[in-house]
Order: sequence, then C-alpha cells, then structure tokens
Amino acid sequence: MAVPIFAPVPADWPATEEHARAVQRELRGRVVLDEPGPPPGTGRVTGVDVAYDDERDVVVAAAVVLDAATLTVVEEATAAGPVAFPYVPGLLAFRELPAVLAALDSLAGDPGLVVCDGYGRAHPRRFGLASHLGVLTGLPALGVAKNPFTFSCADPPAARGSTSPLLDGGEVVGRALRTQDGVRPVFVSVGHRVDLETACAHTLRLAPRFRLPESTRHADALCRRALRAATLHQPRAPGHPPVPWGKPPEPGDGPGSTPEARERSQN
DNA sequence: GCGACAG
DNA sequence: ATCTTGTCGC
Repeated sequence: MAVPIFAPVPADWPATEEHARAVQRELRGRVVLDEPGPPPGTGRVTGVDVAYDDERDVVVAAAVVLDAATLTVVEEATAAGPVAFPYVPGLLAFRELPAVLAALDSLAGDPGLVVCDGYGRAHPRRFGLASHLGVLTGLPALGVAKNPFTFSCADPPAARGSTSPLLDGGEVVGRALRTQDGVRPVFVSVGHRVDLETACAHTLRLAPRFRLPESTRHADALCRRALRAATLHQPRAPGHPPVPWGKPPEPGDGPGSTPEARERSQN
C-alpha cells in the first residue's frame, strides 16, 4: 500500500516552543463556540489520527469519513511527511497537524464533523489539537482523549452515557463520558463550531460497541497500516533499535490480535 | 525547584 | 505515541 501524499512541513511552521505557544495565543481568538454543531446521526463524520516512526522521522496521518447514520466508511485518505515538532504536552497540534491537514485535503468529499484524538478547549491555553484543526480548516471539530491529561473529574456513574464535568481548577473544559457500561470513560472537549452537549452526543453515537468512537478506531487502524507499509523496507538508523526475538507474527494470529482484544488492552 | 503531562 | 508476552472471551 503506497502512501500517496507527501506533506512537507510548512515553511512558516513554528520551530520553537515559545513560537508555538505564541501561535496558540493568537489563533485561539478565532475559535467559534456559539454554534450547536451538526445534529448527531446526520451527515458525515471524519476521524483523524497519526502514527509515528521517530526513528525514520516519519509521521503518517489517516482521515476516515463515515456516514453518521450508519457508521459506514465512505472514504479514506492518508498522508505522510516528516515529523513537524517534538512531543511537548500542550503543543501536540504542531506535531500532528501538517500530516492531518494533508490527509483531509486529499479527501474528495466534505469531511463534515472532524473527530480528533486528544483535546480541544481542554488545554492550558484553551487551544488544543481539535480547536487548532477547526480554526485552520473552518470545519466543526471535537476532541476525544483517552486520559484526563492535567484535568480532574469525578468518576461518572457506571452506566453507558453517564458523564461528569472535566475541570481545570473551577472551569469546566470538557466532560468525562462513559461510552460503555463499566468501561473507563473517554474525555470529550469542544474543538470548533460544536457545543459540548452535541460533542458528547456525537461521541456516544460513534461508540455503540467499543470504548472509542468508530471514527478514531478506523483512523487509528489505517494510519498504522499505512506507516507499516511505508516503512517496511526502509533501513533504520544504525545502532539504536533492539533486535527483537524470533520472527514477526503472521497475519491473523491467535487471540490478542482481534480489534476487541486491542481495544480492551488499551482500556 | 520538582513532578505531571493529549499523542 | 511506541515497545512488548501472555491471557481471556466471542
């Protein structure tokens, strides 16, 4: 599988943490918070995610478009490029966005609502990945994160659909949302042009069976697959990597390789 | 100053 | 994120 697009890092992309934080403070004023957002279960929803090979300085992004009513995949795209920024908590967008934007650009159809891996408003400067993506694309966007980052919240009741406020000190920045009975919650925050209530309703609809939304599960699987394919015959930098034992596992192994098992293991 | 910290 | 062995369940 060839990864069709090469996404160079934009020439004006921030290279320092200080610059990146300044960009966040400047762009955060453009976030639109007074739109309810698209009605859940209608139109299209697009999941985006990225996978890294820091060893080879490669990031691959995937965008998977779903029909919101049926959760059927209607379109997919990937894009690869150099890693644009180191991982710094609070500056994740600068690492992921160039590749994600390239993947979104290569879609033929309208992405509709974009579901990001990570946060939007729930961010030290109220401008996480989902907000940044929304502002740069103009698309409605929300964030679904797998852990509470630096924020705090009560454990929501055990039933699917239960929520509790996600707090930064006294300010509500998102919600912990239980998407399955008795399973750890996910952490939803607004990105751009969606309100928190609608963002949670979308997230719940997108997760009828697993903890994570189908949109992010599809995007996660696709970018990993594409990264493997893009990287499979490239030599690694000499020295570092430990040589693993035995031979690599065959496709369609035993248990532990099913989607359900993967989901549970990260839960 | 130190630890914690989306992916 | 990524690495990594085995184990459980449908």
